[in-house]
Amino acid sequence: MFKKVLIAEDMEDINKGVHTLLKELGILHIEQVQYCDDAYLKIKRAGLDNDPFEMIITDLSFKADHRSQTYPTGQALAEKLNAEFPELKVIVYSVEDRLQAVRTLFNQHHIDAYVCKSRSGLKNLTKAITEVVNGNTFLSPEVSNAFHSTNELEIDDYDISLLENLSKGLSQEEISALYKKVNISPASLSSIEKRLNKLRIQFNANNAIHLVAIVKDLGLI
Amino acid sequence: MFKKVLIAEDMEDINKGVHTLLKELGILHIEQVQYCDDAYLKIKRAGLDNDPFEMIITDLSFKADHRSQTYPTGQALAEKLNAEFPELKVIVYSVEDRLQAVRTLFNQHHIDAYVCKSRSGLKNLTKAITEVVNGNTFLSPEVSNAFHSTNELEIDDYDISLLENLSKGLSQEEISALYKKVNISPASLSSIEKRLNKLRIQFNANNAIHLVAIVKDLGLI
DNA sequence: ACAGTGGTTACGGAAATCCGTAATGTCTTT
DNA sequence: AAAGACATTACGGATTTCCGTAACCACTGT
Repeated sequence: MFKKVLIAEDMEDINKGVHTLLKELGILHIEQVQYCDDAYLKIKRAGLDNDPFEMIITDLSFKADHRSQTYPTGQALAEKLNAEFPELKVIVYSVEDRLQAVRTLFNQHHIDAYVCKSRSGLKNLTKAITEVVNGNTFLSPEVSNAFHSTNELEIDDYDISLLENLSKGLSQEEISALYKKVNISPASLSSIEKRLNKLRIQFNANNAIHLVAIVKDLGLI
Repeated sequence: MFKKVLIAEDMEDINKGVHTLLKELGILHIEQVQYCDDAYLKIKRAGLDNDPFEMIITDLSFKADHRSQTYPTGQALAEKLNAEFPELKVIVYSVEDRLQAVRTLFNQHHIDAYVCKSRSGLKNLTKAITEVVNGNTFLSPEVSNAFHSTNELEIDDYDISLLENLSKGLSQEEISALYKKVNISPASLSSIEKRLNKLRIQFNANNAIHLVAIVKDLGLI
């Protein structure tokens, strides 16, 4: 089990709940912060002191208040931590269940676990911690279909960009021209058509209108 | 002419351009901010000091940065200002040309003018100011059809049904066939096309995809 | 080196859309 | 009954999307 863990969570009650859980798991040194910026500073400091944190459990959304923050969200924090402290284990503990966000966190920012706050949130969090201790990753069942669900739902940023531009009213040809101008790689009309066709199949959409309606409902864009 | 005016605009160059224009119009006391929150604070302060601003010229979209904001957009700011300082004149100066947004600003938040940033943006802004000085309202020609066009903002159940079927992936021909079967009156493909065209114009949509995206955002479907 | 794989691009035809014009129908007004 | 206003429908052509096929290129591996 880990010895030194940090909790970043703005809601005091939840913060306290997680703290209790960690104590029950036998973690000796637990610190808590209510701002992402404070989390970063504490981790930085601990690194300089040669007594680094082994793991952080962080929320995604922190309500904004008077204090302006360099890292306003857990996502921003995760990105920074992955770049600067790649060995630090990161567990995200959030109500968010947007699959694309989860995918980005795993693929881009290499977090180790994603746990949804829900009825059985703490139970899943326990599972997540034991998995991460053993060097594995963990994904809450609520969002498990973000990856190994039925289909290989590989929706990357390019796809999102495509869908966003479509929903903004650009024709496929206009998107092609735009991508050529700003040097986004598959830029040909043909490639865009092909990619959209793939997305239509993945989302069971009859046509582009249907596709955009679906992904808007899913919150992907 | 007004004596004391505030400019809220995050792009420094534009901010400066508007400032110059106001000086040319003979406005003596001009202040500038790059965040909506600062605008609110300045207006609040001036009110408490019994030297209130007479007018604010504000953008709609402010790019987000590290500073967390209570009023992230000009829309949020306008709403607050209308509630707290109803006598303050508000001119919105934005690239946005979404008619529904303009309508909301006028009807809900009672702004005094809406000017589109465009080739002739500053010219229209001048007009807007003189109109507002005289107690009138002003609307950029680009969005003038938000109101005193036919102003047939009559979106009826038929329109909604059309948009819903579109978003469910039916082609216009399929919708036509469906309406013929269940005896919904304008059922011909031609009528459906015409109606959708009217909706596209009303919502400033480039195509059907764009239209569905817009009305989904508006919560119409 | 050579086949195999996967990603990008090109092309062409069918289908659907976009958009203007015009014909038909329906209802009201006089 | 005639005329006018307005909604519905019909039609034609330009554009766009949809979809299959295929060429081209980079990269991989026994």
